[in-house]
Amino acid sequence: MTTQATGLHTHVLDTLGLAITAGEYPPGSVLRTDELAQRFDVSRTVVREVVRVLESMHLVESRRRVGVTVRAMEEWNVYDPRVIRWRLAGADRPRQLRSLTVLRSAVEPAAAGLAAVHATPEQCRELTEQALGMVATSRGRQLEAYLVHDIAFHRVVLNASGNEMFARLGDVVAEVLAGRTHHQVMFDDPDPAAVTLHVQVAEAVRERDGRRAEELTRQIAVGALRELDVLAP
Amino acid sequence: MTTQATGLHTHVLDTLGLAITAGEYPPGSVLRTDELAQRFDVSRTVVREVVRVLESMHLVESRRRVGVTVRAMEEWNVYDPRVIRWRLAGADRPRQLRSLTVLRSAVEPAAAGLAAVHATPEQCRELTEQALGMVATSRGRQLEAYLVHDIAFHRVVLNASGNEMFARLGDVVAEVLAGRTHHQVMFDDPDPAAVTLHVQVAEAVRERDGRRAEELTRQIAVGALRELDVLAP
DNA sequence: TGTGACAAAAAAGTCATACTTTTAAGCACC
DNA sequence: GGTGCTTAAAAGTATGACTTTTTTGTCACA
Repeated sequence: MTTQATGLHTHVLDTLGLAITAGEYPPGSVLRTDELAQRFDVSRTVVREVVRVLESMHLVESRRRVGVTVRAMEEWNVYDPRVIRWRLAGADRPRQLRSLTVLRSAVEPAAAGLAAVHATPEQCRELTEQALGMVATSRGRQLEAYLVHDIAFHRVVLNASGNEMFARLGDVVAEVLAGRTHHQVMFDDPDPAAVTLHVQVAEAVRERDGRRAEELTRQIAVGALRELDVLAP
Repeated sequence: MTTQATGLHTHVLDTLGLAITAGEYPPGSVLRTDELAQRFDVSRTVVREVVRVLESMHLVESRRRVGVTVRAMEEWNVYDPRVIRWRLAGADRPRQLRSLTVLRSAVEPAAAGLAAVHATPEQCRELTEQALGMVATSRGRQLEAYLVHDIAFHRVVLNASGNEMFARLGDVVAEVLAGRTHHQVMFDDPDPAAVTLHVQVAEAVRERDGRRAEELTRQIAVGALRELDVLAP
């Protein structure tokens, strides 16, 4: 099969994880390790390691004498970057995109407020640079280039907040931004208002105006949510 | 050894995870599977499965010919409930508690605002009940009983928000609340103001007043942060 | 002296197999 | 109808052999 150079383990894990998060095995379904080993043509060793990882994501539960049972969606570790990616690749991308965007709209304003307090001069510079990059690529169908700046911008804000939990959401935000760009959940060109807001956030952080940074970021989030309402059912 | 009834895997995983998050192995340290197998007196099979899980948490990275190397703290999957628990049990509990509380102060007000819109009558009832439970146990050193109601209350709010990502933070909040109660990061009796605020949040949600629920929850969060500043260096 | 190719070894990755432990489920017995 | 024993199914564990990747060291050659 398509045994990636990445190793059997990765291949089986990705395939199974994708299938489970896609709902191919309804909760309560039972998988048996021997069966999986046969299906993927790998040893039980490999399957067991995969199952252990899936178990650590709370996607499945393994019990003696019964097998590996798929858990209900409510139990999944939805903050695991891999789970997020799998779900964004699957059928309920819209729902997933929305719930992640709501999360962003709660977290990012707070992070921006803190960033205004804690950002280093270097981070302020970086922020401005990325905002300008967004301006430069915001017209003429340069969505990919724009995306790079957009991701970088939000990553810097989250990092500059000085809060570890916020910082670690950088990957999540990146997935969301990439997801909506790559799946037509976006207009042909970015909303000019949003672009302006980013520039202003950079400004506010530079000027140590936490309240303004927070409020402006909130507006960015609101815009993103509205866009999602318009473009995704 | 203290082989728990929970299985070799769990025991080794917990021990290693705890040690790594406690900083016992500085980033870049190299572990070898054979060595670990010997040290814990288990087979390589078990160690490999543990390493795979640790790897999935981004706590370590396993490479051929070099071994299992511990990753830098910035790369850890800090949203994994187990990682959170390990860190709360370890030396940098104060730092961890603070960053989690800041996260709460961003997320919970938003969740409360949404809960006012989406809560079912049953959830409203449950909310009121838990708030009353908090009142009843808020005096006379009944911290454990109080904690149960407190956790339940916040869990309901997060669930009632209707947002999956918020809902899944229930475990995190539970860990934080339990953590601060169990480690003297709290006064002898809960802050009466906080208790009142909880009752009022339940009220606001019941009356579908999103803004008020959000604002009141924000005040709870602010109080929690302030308490942390007072009690933890 | 430096450079590139080649050889060797170390460690994880994979596999096959045998054995152990837990536990659901069926059955007999009261 | 419940209570306890038996059985068998599936995961858990152990072990040893073999493969693959990757670092490192060495040696020949320019």
